[in-house]
Amino acid sequence: MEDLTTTIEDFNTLFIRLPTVRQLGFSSLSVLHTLSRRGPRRLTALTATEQLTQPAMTSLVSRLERDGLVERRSDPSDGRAVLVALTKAGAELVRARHANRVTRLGQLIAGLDDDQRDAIARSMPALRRVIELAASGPPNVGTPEG
Amino acid sequence: MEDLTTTIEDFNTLFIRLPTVRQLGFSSLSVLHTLSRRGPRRLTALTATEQLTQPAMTSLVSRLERDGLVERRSDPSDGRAVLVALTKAGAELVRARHANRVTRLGQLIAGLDDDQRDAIARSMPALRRVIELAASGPPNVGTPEG
DNA sequence: CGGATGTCAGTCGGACTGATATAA
DNA sequence: CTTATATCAGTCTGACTGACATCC
Repeated sequence: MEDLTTTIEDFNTLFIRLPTVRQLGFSSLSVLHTLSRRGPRRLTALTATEQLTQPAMTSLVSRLERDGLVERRSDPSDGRAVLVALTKAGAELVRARHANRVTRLGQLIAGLDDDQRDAIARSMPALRRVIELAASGPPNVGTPEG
Repeated sequence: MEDLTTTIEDFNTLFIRLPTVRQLGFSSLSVLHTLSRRGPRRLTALTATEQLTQPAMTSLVSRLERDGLVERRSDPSDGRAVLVALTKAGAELVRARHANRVTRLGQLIAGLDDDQRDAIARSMPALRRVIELAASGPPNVGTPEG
């Protein structure tokens, strides 16, 4: 576990900085990513997954709304609630960052030999299983760095 | 590459939030991690790897110094330079976060079957190779999230 | 009414730009 | 003199706590 954790730490360090565009803050990107992966969410729900306070989330969403990346919708089933949803521009931003990662990662993996590429490909199902386990486990999951 | 990138994004999202202790900011943790992995560094060198401005790095290091996590040493070979080094407390903090990840990751991986664990283990050399390739490639490497 | 949801007001840490002292 | 290294001064974004309006 020791070496494995260290290797993953280092890989993480690398991966997180792959995208070149970096005008938005960490939390904003995280919120956009969450909305992209899970669909419209209440402000309170975002507060929980992003580990931010309610007032902080209010102002973060206001900023994203001002920039045209998300929109506030009223929840028909609950007059108190606000549903936050990605706009087209917001979805496009998330997509662009993802595409950027695909390209950069592809370039790096192109430098591996066949066995190494194969080893990485074969580990993906196990990785997905780990993600599942974490999601159904402790309430610690959020979605940073869109 | 598509699915692979998505899976790694999701795993990253999970991994980054594994440690429970979270009193320091992103940049501070990143600097501590860099110092831990690469030893004492000039303020300028840190500025480059962490993608922060010089004044920002000055104040960040001052904060870490105030908290007893790093110390400033003068560089005998260059009167202008300052060498930033981890204190015992700083090294201990990095070690604690690492240990925390080892534990949490171990718990998750314990939920896999033997084949899945094996697949992850076998991908580690390839991952290390990717890290090497990135380090010797474009000047994009930093060290976030200690 | 009591609990949940979201916002407002005020404060503060931590980033940036621009200017500055000192040593190579 | 010019360049590199670090810091100082002033500003601004984005986080927090505490108070509050609104709806279930």
